[in-house]
Amino acid sequence: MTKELFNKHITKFINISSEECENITSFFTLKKFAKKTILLHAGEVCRFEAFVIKGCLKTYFIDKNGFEVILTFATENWWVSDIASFQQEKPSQMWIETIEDCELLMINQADKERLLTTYPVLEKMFRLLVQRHLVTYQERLFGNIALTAKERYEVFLHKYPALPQRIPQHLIASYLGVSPEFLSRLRNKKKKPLE
Amino acid sequence: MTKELFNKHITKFINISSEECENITSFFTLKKFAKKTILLHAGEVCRFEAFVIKGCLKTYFIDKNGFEVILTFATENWWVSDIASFQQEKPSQMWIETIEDCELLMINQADKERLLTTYPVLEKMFRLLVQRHLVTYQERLFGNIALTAKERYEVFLHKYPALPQRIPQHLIASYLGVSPEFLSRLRNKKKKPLE
DNA sequence: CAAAAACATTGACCTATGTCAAGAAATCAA
DNA sequence: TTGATTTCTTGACATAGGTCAATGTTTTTG
Repeated sequence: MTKELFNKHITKFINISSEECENITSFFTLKKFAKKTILLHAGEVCRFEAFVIKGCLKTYFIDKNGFEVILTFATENWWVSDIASFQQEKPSQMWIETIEDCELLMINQADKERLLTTYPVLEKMFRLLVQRHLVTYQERLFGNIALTAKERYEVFLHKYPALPQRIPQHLIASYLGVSPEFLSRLRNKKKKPLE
Repeated sequence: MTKELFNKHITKFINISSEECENITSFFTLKKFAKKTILLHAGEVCRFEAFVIKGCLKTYFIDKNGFEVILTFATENWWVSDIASFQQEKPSQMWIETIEDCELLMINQADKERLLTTYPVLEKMFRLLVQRHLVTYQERLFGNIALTAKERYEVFLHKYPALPQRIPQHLIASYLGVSPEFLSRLRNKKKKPLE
């Protein structure tokens, strides 16, 4: 069954029986979304935390010229939400949108509270997830200051080896903080030595 | 007494009596450090979380050419630590160093656990602190991609109006991700219109 | 399946920011 | 107080990466 991915994910963080796992899953709702569906508009309060069963999403800000700046990609086994907006119920600055058709396990604020009351042991998992997230941003900030575009692209390929085959290249450019043209040139320069 | 800052800080996050507050404070140790003391070396496990009573610190990575890239400044009323290293007891990639003489309220892992067992209500405060931290990184990443150096400097001045008078300018340059020379030029261009 | 839309590539040129070097100013430490 | 450091400024020059425009390619959609 499709939710097994989720059980496996949970047991990576905490020790728990498979019945309990099933029960935890029942706090979530499985939802499907078509490609290019916007799940969160900047200005809205984020009402979900979602675990990606299938598909790929992006979270992004919009800059002063109306261009997307991609903060994160979320694929299978990742979580996606604007955590600060979700937990403090304040308007988000962020957009969340599917890049492919997606299946998500979603939970809202009230159910998450019930879940944590029922399984306090999950506090730890959510805490670790936030921390992991924080570390990711630290590393990206560092990379954006200390590395060249080429180096950042290599780090990206290493971290998300499957993504370039799944999503348009200009989204990767946005994530790396370079123009689509420049990323194209980088890739083509890289290939040359093979000829 | 100097720890009042801390009590005030805590009560901003949670509702708690002043005796309880005193007691919470007793889990921490007040320590003083001279300027330019390294409190955490990359490669070590971070053994503290510290609340800044007085002074200023920086957290930074070292790039491949041996240059600092400053991730955060911490001044009065801020916390400083490598949270991921502290909580998972794994080696840090980060350096933490005082920029001025400092007074810090520090706590180690064991005492933090005891503290949270005694005052579970503090979980919320620490959760909010991590989230706030996360949002800060999100915004900086966005800024570093979407804004010019000049704009980032203006954001910085707005966020830390008192810092330029306290710390050397090249540290600000490192935080902004520009060379010290370029920041100097930015500042001097800005002044011109006044003549 | 054809037309439209989205995406990628390439060239020409531009600009924000970096690097190096030298000197001036400020701060520190004995 | 006076060297010694550390920090800041300025000039000359270099470069990573951006912008715009044209064209080709792929994907989507009616």
